[in-house]
Amino acid sequence: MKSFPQREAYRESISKVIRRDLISGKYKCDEPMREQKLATRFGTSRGPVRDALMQLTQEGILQYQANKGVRVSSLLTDEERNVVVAMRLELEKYCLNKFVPDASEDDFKNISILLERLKNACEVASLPEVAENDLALHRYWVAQASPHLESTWVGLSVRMIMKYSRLENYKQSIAEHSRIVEAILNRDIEKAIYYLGENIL
Amino acid sequence: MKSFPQREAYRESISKVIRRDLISGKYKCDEPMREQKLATRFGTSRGPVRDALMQLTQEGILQYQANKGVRVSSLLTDEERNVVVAMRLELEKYCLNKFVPDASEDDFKNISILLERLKNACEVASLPEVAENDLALHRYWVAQASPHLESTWVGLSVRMIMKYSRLENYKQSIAEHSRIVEAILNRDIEKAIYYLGENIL
DNA sequence: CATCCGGAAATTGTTAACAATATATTTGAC
DNA sequence: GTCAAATATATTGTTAACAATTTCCGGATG
Repeated sequence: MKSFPQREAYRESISKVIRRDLISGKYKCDEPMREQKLATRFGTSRGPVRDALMQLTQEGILQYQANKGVRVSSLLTDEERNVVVAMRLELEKYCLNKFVPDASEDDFKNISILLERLKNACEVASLPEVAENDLALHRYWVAQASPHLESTWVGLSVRMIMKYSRLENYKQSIAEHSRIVEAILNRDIEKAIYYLGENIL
Repeated sequence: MKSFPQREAYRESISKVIRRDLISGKYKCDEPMREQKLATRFGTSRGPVRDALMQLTQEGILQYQANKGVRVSSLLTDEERNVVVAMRLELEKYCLNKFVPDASEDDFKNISILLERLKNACEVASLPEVAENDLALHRYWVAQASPHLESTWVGLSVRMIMKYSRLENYKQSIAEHSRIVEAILNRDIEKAIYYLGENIL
């Protein structure tokens, strides 16, 4: 009786790994992603790989051309990034507003765990892990507040991070997120949103 | 020497038809979409259909469950819709700001054509056609100003329309879009954005 | 030397068959 | 008759083979 990822796995787990590689700059811009190569790497056929690539394309970090496959998408311009930041902030503010009042003790516990993981990643100073845990924390309240908008949020936040990542200032990242989480635990929406605004930019 | 849709077609054209069906309410909420049924309908195998369904899932109008396929996603709540409206407006404002000053004569011609098509659809009072042409018009300046953000925009606007469509007021739709286009043709950014704000809500 | 043309190799697109899972139906015990 | 287990059907997940397209490379030609 396997419990959670009932068997979904493939599509999602492959795209997770590739996304991570992209964030950590493993692929150059415009570099083509070969299906067969990835398939052998993940020990599957091309089918699930295609699924994953398509998903990442829809998120905007890969770019698709008919009969030519997908390449690493060019980065957002500064202006585009500002727009994305504004959209993500709009979305996440709504989620915090909705999440904080209704959050259960379990939610608090989970958030604390996620924050702890982020701190650890920062200590180790591993950029991809920091990115992953940073997003995982934010994602928690987004998913709780609005499953409808979760995939929209993923697209925005991943592209934000790809552009230039403030994440490299690990100390600051810890401080910022600690403040946000603390405000949430106190059910202080105002403060939580204020600190969120300082974090997302 | 086939010119444009080099052969891409399948994935994109299938999703276009299904999207249209969804907008026009052909499927009930939560109704499952069967791959084989769609495949025979479109005269292909399940592969391309799966691609299309996945794309629509990423856009948020379909919902995926492992080993159970996709169903029509439940509608946004009023609050969620407001957030989506704000995000789309943010995005489209940026695009107009960028598009209007640089627009060429060809752009003006294309926009005029798209507006004309929208008017015709409104005359005929065919909701799915109005929706399609409405989106096509807006999409034009989004695509011109920021190809990077086009897919993000599609996701937002389609879900906006699915919720409740003001489109049914055909007269008003014509008036609103005529004002926007006129402002664009005069390169009057301020006005264009102002009227855009009256249209997207 | 540049360039254009073909063929070979690599890559993506599509399909049908098979495997795994979920759903519906029947069967049997009580 | 009801419920639960067993079976059958339907549906999704994966794979490998094949088709179509692009890319690469060498050679003929000017």
